[in-house]
Amino acid sequence: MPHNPDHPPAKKFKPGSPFFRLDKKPGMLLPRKENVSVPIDVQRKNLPIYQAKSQLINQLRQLHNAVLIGETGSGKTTQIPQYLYEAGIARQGIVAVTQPRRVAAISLATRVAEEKRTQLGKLVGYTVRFEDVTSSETKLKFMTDGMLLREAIGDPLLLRYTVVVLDEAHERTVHTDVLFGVVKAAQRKRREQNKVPLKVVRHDSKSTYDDRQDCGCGASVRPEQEAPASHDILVFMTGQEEIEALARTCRDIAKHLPDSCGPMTVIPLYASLPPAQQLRVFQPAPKGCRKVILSTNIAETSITISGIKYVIDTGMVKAKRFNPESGLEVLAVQRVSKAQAWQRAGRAGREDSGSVYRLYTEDEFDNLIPMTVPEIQRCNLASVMLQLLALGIPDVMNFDFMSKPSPGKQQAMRSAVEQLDLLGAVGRKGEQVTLTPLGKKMASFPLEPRYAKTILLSPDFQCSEEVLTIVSLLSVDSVLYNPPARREECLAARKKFTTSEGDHLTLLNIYRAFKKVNANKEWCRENFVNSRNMSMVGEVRAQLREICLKLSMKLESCGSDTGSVRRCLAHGLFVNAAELQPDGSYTALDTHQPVAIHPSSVLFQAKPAYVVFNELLHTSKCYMRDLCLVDADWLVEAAPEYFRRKLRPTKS
DNA sequence: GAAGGAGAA
Repeated sequence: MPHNPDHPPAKKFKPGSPFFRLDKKPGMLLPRKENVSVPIDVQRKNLPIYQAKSQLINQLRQLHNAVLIGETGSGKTTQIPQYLYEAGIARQGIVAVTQPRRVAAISLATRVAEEKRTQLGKLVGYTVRFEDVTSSETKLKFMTDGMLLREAIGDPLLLRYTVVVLDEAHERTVHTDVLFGVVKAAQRKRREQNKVPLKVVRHDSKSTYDDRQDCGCGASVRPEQEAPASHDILVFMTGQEEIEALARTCRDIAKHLPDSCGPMTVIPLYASLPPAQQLRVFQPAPKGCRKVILSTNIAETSITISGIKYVIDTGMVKAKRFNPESGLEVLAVQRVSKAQAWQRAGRAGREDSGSVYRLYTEDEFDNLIPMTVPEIQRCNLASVMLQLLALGIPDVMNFDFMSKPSPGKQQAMRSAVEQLDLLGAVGRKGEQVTLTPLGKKMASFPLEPRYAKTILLSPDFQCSEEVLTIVSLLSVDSVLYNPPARREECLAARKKFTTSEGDHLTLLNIYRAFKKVNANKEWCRENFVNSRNMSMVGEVRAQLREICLKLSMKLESCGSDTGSVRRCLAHGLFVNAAELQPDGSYTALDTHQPVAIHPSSVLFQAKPAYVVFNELLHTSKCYMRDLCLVDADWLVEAAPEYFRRKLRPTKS
């Protein structure tokens, strides 16, 4: 049992911390009052971090590395870069502040520029993909961690920067994890070469809820009946299907609520929802009406909704896992970590008091793993390894990753190198792994290695323009909407574009049609096409095309000769090939494991003899997603040695 | 025989 709530430990809330306990009722939180009418420099001085300013500056002057622990709202992300600048610590270069998300980088830069009373892009700027709002004057630069990683390929010593601040490091995204090693290596090399030193500041966030495990374990209360109607509820669930099902149930219930309850509106929230529907979560419910938001983990960090009084946490999350032996990524429902449970709890009562109801017992809570497994231990490392090699890291197998290399990770790294080897991106000199000229070209694309390879192969098949389009379509979020309520309509609309050649060419047809109507929004709505993601395809395509031109590739269109596109895909994706079996099932040629066609594929009801696919997804079955019909001969010509071992003798 | 957690370059 946690401490006796009647005698809370004395240490808990420092003055100025964003929350202090309102009373002894479990889970009650009260925030600092924000006053928008207060002038900006007074607001800055009111931040908790301000009291420590001179001490922080002194420390930062002396230290090469610093870890800063502060609570949400302490002002560390906006103030530290300014302190560094004001103290002249960053005089010889730029202060980079990295963020895992684009919106965060942009909004922080906007805020700091406001505080500095300068135009965004002058002293304070930001860089995210497709958007560079900086100039030669920029000294404080907010950027996505992925962007700094890209920059590091051209400048491994990060010589433009004197300080790198890695914010939200506790989220442990792949990019931040890799950046840690890269920045440390740059720091060391700069010291060795007597260059201007590089400071590294890592921001971490401190949970204010450490000692509150007594709050709300086991949901016995029905907030929807007992609380005032203005109190909104946020429910954390695992996925779209589950959310839509519960939304229907809730709406039914809402029709038959007793008068004492008042009406409620149910709003689903997940990433693949059209933007207009996502925005609904921010609209206040009509007066006297309760807002109930059913959300995936998107509301844990990416979307912050104000006015949430209650959080209901199912304790489950859908997340990727990686099996290094099969090289298979598995999307599976699993328990959240304690850190995640607290993060969810913290989404309630951001402006006022709030509570969390956990749909699991205190015992179950105690048995949760303390921290979420870092993403880098849950994904395919092929792309990461290629990047490290391109950065000129001498010994990639022993790269200084944030987490200690576990046996599992060693295996994951080996299988990643094997994949790169099959793609011709790496060679080996004894124990050392080296990048081939092809691998170097592949690394210059912001893409999964196999897609980069496919693009690089495309000139051989005179279909680069088509392959550029297809790869761009595959590297953004889905351009297709599939609203469950309008399934029939949706299928009918899509029929116009489907081809028995598979999903890649179906997508190409949709893109061509989209271009033909000049990106008409009405056309998008009628055809269940996500116009925002479709526009993104255009931007990605332009970026990839630019890289091709820099590599002096000859870019041609094959027009209606779609066979050459499929042949090119067969050559690029030959590792992901599957063969129809006499019993009508499919077997992956690489691992010989049984696989099935995903129901979202246009080939779902077809029985092609050979296909290549983009990815395997293990949910209820091991599904192939995004399939392309290919000839067995093409696979053999793509990798004769490889397929001599893999193909069934009777077929070839 | 029937389904896609969230990010990012």
